[in-house]
Amino acid sequence: MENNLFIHNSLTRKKELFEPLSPPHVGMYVCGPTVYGDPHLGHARPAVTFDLVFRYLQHIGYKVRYVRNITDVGHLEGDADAGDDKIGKMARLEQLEPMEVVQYYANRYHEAMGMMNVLHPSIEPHASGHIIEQIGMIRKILDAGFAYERNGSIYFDIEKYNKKHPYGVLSGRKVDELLAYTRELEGQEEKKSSFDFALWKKATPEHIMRWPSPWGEGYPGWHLECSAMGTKYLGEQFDIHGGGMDLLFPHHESEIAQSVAANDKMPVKYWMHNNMITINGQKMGKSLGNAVSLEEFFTGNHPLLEKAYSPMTIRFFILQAHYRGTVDFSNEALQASEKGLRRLLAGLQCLTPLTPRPPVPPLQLERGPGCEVSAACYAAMNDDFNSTVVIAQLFEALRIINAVKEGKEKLPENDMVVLAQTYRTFLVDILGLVPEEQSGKKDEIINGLMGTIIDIRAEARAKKDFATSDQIRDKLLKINIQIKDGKEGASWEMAE
RNA sequence: GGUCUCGUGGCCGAGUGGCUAGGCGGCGGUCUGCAAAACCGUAUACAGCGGUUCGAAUCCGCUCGAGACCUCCA
Repeated sequence: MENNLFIHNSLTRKKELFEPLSPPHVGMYVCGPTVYGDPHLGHARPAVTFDLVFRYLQHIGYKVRYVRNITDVGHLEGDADAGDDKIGKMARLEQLEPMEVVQYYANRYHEAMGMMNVLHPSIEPHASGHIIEQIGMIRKILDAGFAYERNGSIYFDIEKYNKKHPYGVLSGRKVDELLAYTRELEGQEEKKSSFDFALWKKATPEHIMRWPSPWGEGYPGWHLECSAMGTKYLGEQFDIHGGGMDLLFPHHESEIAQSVAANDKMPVKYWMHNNMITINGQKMGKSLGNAVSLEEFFTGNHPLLEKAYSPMTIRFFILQAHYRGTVDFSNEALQASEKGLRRLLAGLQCLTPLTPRPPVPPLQLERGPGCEVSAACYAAMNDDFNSTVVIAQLFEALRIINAVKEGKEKLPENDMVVLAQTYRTFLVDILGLVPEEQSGKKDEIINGLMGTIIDIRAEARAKKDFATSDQIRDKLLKINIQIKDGKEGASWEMAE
């Protein structure tokens, strides 16, 4: 497959030409959510980012297997190895089965992602469903001599690993430096070194989520599920591994160590990391207490929000920044996105009447504004998925579309087809931006009623009875219905 | 302390050694009975200081400032 897609590889910190291990197939693994709380804006960012990657890779002809996990085994809350696991704690608090908690929040996550038009991954494995694979991987690591057992727990031996393979290749860390500045944490007395990490933890009597293993009852370590499930579904080596930047160390670093220890191979060719969403310049995070949930965005029910923002607005807001940069949340920025998006989507409506029918096949035309926009969009996407520049190009396309519509500009037929196709393809198929559902709001009865009201108002205006026409307009506006007077009569729209 | 990132016009945000980013807001206009919406046009910028260069906001150095990771985290 020919392309010149460049991807920024966190491993080398450079943009590299994308060459899959076995084209046309691409294997992509992305770290999914830990389902112990409502999805927030931070969850939306990697989901939308890698949805874009998924869509674009498919668009340029790759067959992509996209694996995104659900983390549903007890990861520890609080420092080190002490404390409860998150899901178990939630289960106890709410008197639920742990799997009930998991199911509930997984559903919530899926609902929110669906509203933002995030495609489902090809496989969505649960960590709890892959305990056997994780135990198998621990065995391989033990056999290779890179792990040790202490009181029913298994730890990864970083010092030993580091003698044979460099630990820290992804995050640029050195083991000596890690040693020099490691916090004193409790519950680490079992480990040889403070930065050794658990592959398997023995369950304390009160721990709810537990599975039998050759080393007794316990649960898998935090980093292991991704290594085990990635290997299972994508092989010992695969193309792309994605996730948030905050996972780079120690999570992804440890994944590399585990896979190299078990399989003696670097597991991933291209590592991709999306940046954080900040709020007042600070990272938004559940544990920092400044996360705004997606539900709160959709309803506007949060002190920081001036109004509700639709799922599509949030998607657009995320895509308006490049995935490797931070995005700062603010009402002003969100409202700017909302208005811009509305214009872009309105442009979609103009397209059909402008496009010749039956469509002229886009011949080998290389000139004209449509072709230029198309080339620029592909160039932007090929440059490490630069959705920001794609959007700028779409606004340029929109300007042309409006000019053509008003008869101010005329494009060759072929070029107009290219322009229309480019606009639709990039906006809808690749960026995944679609008009919001108006279902239930704009049904037949309402349309009929509104038609009648608009007719009456038109009559009043014809008679210059502006008192009546203004009254209609203003009263409707109070219930969020906006009358839009145009050259060919009035139309209406539900305001947000 | 270590590793790393960033500092662009009122706000959000691309990009680049010489050629318009874009959006929102502002301003001006078209349309309208008036307005809103829509559409068109337009101004304001590259943290500071020094260096490299014919030329730097873009490369290098320093200063100041912000942030991320080093502990669960998207």
